[in-house]
This record gives sequence, structure tokens and C-alpha cells, in this order.
Amino acid sequence: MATIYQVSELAGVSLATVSRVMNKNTRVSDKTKQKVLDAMEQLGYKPNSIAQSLASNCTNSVGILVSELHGPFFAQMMAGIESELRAAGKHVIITTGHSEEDKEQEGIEFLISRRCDAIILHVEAVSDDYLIKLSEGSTPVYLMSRYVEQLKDNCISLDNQLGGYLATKSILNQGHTQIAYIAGPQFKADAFNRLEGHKQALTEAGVKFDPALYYIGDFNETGGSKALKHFIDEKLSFTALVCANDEMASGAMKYAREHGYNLPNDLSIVGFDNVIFANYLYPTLTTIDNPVGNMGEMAAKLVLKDVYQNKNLVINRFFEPTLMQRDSSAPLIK
Amino acid sequence: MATIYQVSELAGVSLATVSRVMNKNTRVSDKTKQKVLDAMEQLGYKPNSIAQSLASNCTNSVGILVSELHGPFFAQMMAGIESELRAAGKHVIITTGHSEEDKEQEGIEFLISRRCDAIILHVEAVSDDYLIKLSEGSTPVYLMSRYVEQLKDNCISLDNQLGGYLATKSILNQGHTQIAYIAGPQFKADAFNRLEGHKQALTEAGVKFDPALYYIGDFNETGGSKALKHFIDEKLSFTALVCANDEMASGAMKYAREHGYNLPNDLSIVGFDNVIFANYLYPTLTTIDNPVGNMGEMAAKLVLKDVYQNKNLVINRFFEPTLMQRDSSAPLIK
DNA sequence: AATAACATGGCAACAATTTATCAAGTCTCA
DNA sequence: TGAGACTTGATAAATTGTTGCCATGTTATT
Repeated sequence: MATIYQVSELAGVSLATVSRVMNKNTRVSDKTKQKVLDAMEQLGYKPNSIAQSLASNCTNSVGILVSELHGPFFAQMMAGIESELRAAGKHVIITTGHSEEDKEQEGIEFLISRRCDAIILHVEAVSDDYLIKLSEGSTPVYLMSRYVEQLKDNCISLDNQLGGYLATKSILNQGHTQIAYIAGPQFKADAFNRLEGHKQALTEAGVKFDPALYYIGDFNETGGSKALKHFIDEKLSFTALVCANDEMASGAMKYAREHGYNLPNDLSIVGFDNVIFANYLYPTLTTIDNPVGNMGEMAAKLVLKDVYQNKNLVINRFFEPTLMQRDSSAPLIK
Repeated sequence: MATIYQVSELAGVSLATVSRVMNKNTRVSDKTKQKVLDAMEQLGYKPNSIAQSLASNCTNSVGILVSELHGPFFAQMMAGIESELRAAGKHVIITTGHSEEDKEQEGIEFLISRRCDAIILHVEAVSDDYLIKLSEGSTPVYLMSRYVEQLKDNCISLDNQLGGYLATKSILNQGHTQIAYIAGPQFKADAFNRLEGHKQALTEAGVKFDPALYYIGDFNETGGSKALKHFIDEKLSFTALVCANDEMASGAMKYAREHGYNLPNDLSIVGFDNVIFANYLYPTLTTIDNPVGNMGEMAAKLVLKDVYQNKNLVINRFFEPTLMQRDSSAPLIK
């Protein structure tokens, strides 16, 4: 690979001048500039980004930690972050945390040891205190879908409680009062807040939250199937089922169908996230739209603004979910 | 951040000794080793990976280029690659190519300019010649789901033709002979070979390939809907529909249901890839299992073996798809 | 013609490691 | 006690840039 020295030699200019052309700092005459650019072209010169990083103490890379690489939720988030950063010439280093405290910490340390200019985290197992301490270090930390008061300027969050509220409210509005709820793991802030919203809607409607109609799933399809099996095996009476995400809703739908339920007449089901396939289930899944792709883009913009001094970016740290009424939920038939 | 100098000072040993401890090359007495490790611990020393890369000409990073970040197919692939590399202390830099020639080239150049130790590509738009030329450069190139004869040692591929064959064969075995086919974009090798397999199965069964029952979709859900609409609008007669991937199959299923079809009795549908949600559609989708996660792991192993001298890895460059018979396809009712 | 402004060269310091080499010291064992 | 093996230090070169400084040369302005 060609080095800056070879470029300066071929162009017949000094090393400093080549550097000036590259960094657009000081003025260089158009003639000289062209000579240098031609030489670069001819040699196929690409600056060694490793050496640049060492000298400038800036790696042009942003670390991302997500729970899982697969799954439509994280995919949309990463796509949002990547497209925005890529357009600005930055790149992403992606790691996974698997929602386990030690793996999340390990992933974070890994990203920091790679000297990322900033890290964007979707962490679930690590404590608030750890995050606060972490952000006192030299690497700027940004949080997705998690709100920590002391770090509020660096949080991009969704009003999950509102989402949970909207989901249950839509079901209540359809006349249901016997409503089962499949929650996500309660150590995950998203899952906890969605449940809070569910309770809020119930309270508001004067319906008592029934712990028997509450089950904690794992956010996967199988968790949804298991949960519904549990409710049915317990011979509980309910006409609607609210799920903390679409995967569990689809698992529950499958189980319901296999056990003779006619959807949505026998059971109304609502999901959360509005992942792409929610619209291709049968019946199409009523769910809460989670603008996770936009949130990813916004996180990237926030980094570009804070860390890379990209001034003219308008930042919105809060996103609101909306109801997507489809066919899997319907008015209660008396 | 602490440097190696500070460690050597605190430990009271020379710089060379610290380096020896880190790189486990030469023997160092246990006593000295412990002193050094203690000093590192105390200072919270993390080697600067940038400087390491510069000096050792090895970045411990592998570049990955996929078409899209979202979508279950790529997610599973990336998850496979990442988990394997991560376990070996390497990390991944991920970029997208959007199946467009210039974007793919740009992405590749980007990864090379970051001095990745190797790059794993799932490219679709770029030519074979370009790839051959590329692999003559100093960065080792590996190809996923694309077979180029001259680079065969660096290709991890699926027998897509066999997959296409199996899909159509299963439908033929159920007595269908009027079979519509929704293909993927034919410049994509995967899509092309799946179609070849389809034709092969037809020929073998003495059924003529009917161009009228052939439509090129875009590999997305909407493409599947559009294709089926086309067949129906043309008033063509067919009892089965084979799709080149699961997304299009799910789009077609949705359209069929919305237009009064009773699945699978009125129409048998088969997909390809066996993405997770295929099993949660209604009816559950008969499809061809594509072990893309395993293929990702294998690509990572290949890199570990070739580039990082990890000897004891057994490499399998060819994968075979298998039929997943589910409920969306059924014997023809006469 | 004097002065200022601009363009460029040349040089050196710096970033944090790896790698190599040579010399010196320590220890073991016969 | 002396040979040989092992451990460690000291030092320097190499990696590929960035950055800043001062000197020099070239134009433009008044």
C-alpha cells in the first residue's frame, strides 16, 4: 500500500503539503492541490486509518452493543444507526451482550479498548450505577431505550409506558375486561415500563389487575406459546391477550390456533413493536408501532453532533409509540 | 489511559519485559510476570489496540459486507459470524451494499482502508472479475453464498439449485403440475440457481416450464403480493406456488387470504430460507431450510484458520438445504 | 520599492506498540 | 569452578501518519 511519502515524492511536493491537502486546513494553491490529488489517484493511495487514529487520537468508529444480532427489533435499530453514520464516513463496531451482566460489561470494555470515539448501548442487565460510572470515563456513552436521569442528555428513549397504555386501552375500548398479559423479563426496563402502562390503563378503566392473568415470558415466540398454554391449562377466563412484544404475540397466536381458537373472535391479541412480519401474520397483528429505526438514526445524529462537532443537527430524545389497529383484535362479542 | 511505559515503571521492569508478558512469546519468570500483571491491574492498563495494530500490522478485525442490516436472513448470518469471531477475540466491522454495484464497491474499499485482516462478503451486484481482481490484493477475501470457481477455496456456499429442486419436487410429489414460480432478482446468484433447481425438477417430472407462470419479485413481502396479484389478474390456472424466499411467500399468503383463498386447499405455497417467522405464519410455511447461521460460523472459522493460523478447525465449504414440510402445502385435491 | 500576505519546504516531535539484537546478570549442575 | 541455559535490560528501528514551527520563496498591494 502506498504511503504519504510516496505521494509526496510522486507529486514533487513536501510531506507537509500532502497533509495540508488531505486535511483541508491551510490554503494550498489549486495547482499544487491537483498535483497531489493526481498522485494519490495514480498510486491508489488510501490513508492508513490506523496511523491516522494513532496520531489524531480519533478512530472514526462508533461502538454498538445490542442484546442480539438476530431478531427484527435490533436489526432495524442497527440499520438506522449504520446508515446515518456511514453517510458521515464513520463506521460501526458491533458487539452483543445477550442481556447478561458480565457479557454486557465485557462487550463494553471491548469497545472501549478498541478506542471507539463513542459507544451506543442497548443494555439491559447492567446497573444504572455502572452506567453512570462508565460515562465518567473518556469515552462518551449513549443509551438506547433506557432512561437514566443523570445521563438524560445521552438517552434516546421510547415512552414504553405510553405504549403499554395504548395497547391495553385499545382492548378496553373494544369492551374487553378479562385481559391476560404476557410480560417481558422484568429486569429489562422496556418490559417493566410496558407493564406499568398496562396497569395504568386498567386502573383508569376501573379494571383490577389480576396477577393470575399475568405471565412473564422471554420475548421470544416460544415464550408466547408457553404463556398462553399456562393460561389455558389453568382454565382461566379471558377474552383478550396483550403481549409485551410481537414475537410473543405470534407464538401465542400459533398456539391459540392450534388449540381451536378462532382469532380474533375467540381471543383478541395485541403485540408491541410493529416488526415487519406483524403485518403478515394471520390475522394481521394489532400492535404498537415502535419507531426503533428512527431512534437508531437519532442516536447516530446525537453522536455526530456531540462527538464529531456536526452542528446543524436537530435532536429529539423522546419518541412516542402509536397504535396500529389491525385484525388480531376485535370488539368483544357478548 | 495508562501506557506500557507506566506499567514498566510501576513494575520496576523494562519495557521489553512488559511486552514479553503480554505476548507470551519468550519465557519470563513467574515472579516477574506477576509483578507486571499486578502493575497492569493497578493502573487499569488496556493495551492501545490502535498502536498494536500499527506496529504489528494486524487489526484483529474482520470486515463484513451484507446487502441489508435488517431482514432475518442477514441477521442470522451475522450472528453466526460474530459469535465465532468474538470468542476468538476478534471483532467485526459491518457495512452494507444494498445490492448495488457502486455501493458494494464503496463498502469493500471502506473495509480495506480500515485495514481489516480479512473481509467476508455477501455481494450480489459486483462482477466475478472484480472479485477475482480484489482477491489478488493484500486483504484476504471470503464469499458467502456465492461460488466463484477461481476463488473456490474462499467460498462458503449453499447448493441453491438443490434447494430449488427440493422445493418444487415436494410440490410435484403432492400431485401438483400447474405450478407458479416467484423468482428473486436474477442478477443475484442465489435467485438464479434456485430457479435452475425449479426447472430441473419440472423437467425430471416431465412438466413443461411455463413462462407465463413465472414472475420476478424483489425478495420482499410486497414483491410476493404483487406477483400473486399478477398471476390472478392474468386469470392463470395454477394449484401451487413456489417462492424463492420466505418473505415473498408470506406476502403471497397474505394476498391469497385477502382474496378468498383457503390455504392450503385452494393453493399450496412453498418458501425458501426457513427464517424464524416461517414457522409462525398461518398456515405454517413449508420451506427449504437454509443453514445460514452455520454458514456464517463456518466463514468465521475459515478466516480463523487461514488468517489467524488457528490450525485445528475443520472446514466445510458446502452446505445442503433440506425440505421443511409444514402446512402451507398439501396434496392436490382433484 | 517596501511591505504584507500567502504558499511551500524542511524538520522534528509525537502517538503506543512490536520486534530484534546484544550485553549482562543469575542460576543450575556436573 | 566453569560451562551452558535462562532471564532481563537497554536500546533502537519500524509502523504511518498528524501537527506545529520557522525559514524561505513567491506574489500582490500600495
